[in-house]
Amino acid sequence: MTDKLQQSFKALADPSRREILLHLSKQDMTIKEVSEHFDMTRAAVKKHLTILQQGNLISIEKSGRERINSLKPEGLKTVTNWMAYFDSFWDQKLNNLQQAMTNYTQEKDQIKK
Amino acid sequence: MTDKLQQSFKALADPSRREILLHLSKQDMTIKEVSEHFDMTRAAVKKHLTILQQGNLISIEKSGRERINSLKPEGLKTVTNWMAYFDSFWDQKLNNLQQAMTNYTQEKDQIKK
DNA sequence: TTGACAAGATACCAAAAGGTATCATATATT
DNA sequence: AATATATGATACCTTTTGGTATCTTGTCAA
Repeated sequence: MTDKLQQSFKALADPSRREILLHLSKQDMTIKEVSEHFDMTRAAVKKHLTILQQGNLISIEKSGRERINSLKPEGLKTVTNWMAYFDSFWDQKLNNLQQAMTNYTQEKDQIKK
Repeated sequence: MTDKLQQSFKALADPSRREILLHLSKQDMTIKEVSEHFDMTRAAVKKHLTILQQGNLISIEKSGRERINSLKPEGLKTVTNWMAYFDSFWDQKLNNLQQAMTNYTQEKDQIKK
């Protein structure tokens, strides 16, 4: 089994799956209910739901003959954490930009003298 | 051409490509330099770099006979923005949890009376 | 208990993804 | 000018992915 991070990223890489997450953000739904929002078979939707579950983005719990799918934060948190590594990088980029602008300003001042 | 969001998510969905981003966060690199960090052909690495570029995660600029690959914020910002939609959802979840705890506390208080 | 109905399980298929090998082109270097 | 080097461009191969069709199982309801 590949690691959690990979499964979360993989789960998010498909537009149908991201759309499912949007639907589930409004209300929990059975597999059939999710399917009704898409132009594909229930079996295909179920596959997507399984992948979302493996990516820790939803939980699926049994209730009678139904399966209730509901959103779950863990997966998104995992990818957010990974992306946070780059925060300092972007900051650095912004600092460089600001530095460049400062230099430019000073240069102009010197010309004025 | 699929939309920007999809291309960014797609680009991030491969572990090699995420690793490339980590390398580029330390320094800009030519295609050959990136390749040296991986156990695959230069051609394969180039494909990954192209996909990263399409996902707005890096920029590739020509310099003589070389191509300098450097990190670029736009792509990550795009996915961050998408994920931000769910912030309120997680807040809601936390509120529900807090509400449940409050009720529980009140219940205990009533029992005490 | 006997149909409906929701979901599980497989088998199968076409397209996309990740990779290699190979040849061509552009730019340095001597 | 001739050679080495960095990259571009294709063709090709295997595995994964997204999807369907079909059959079985579990559960609700009359």
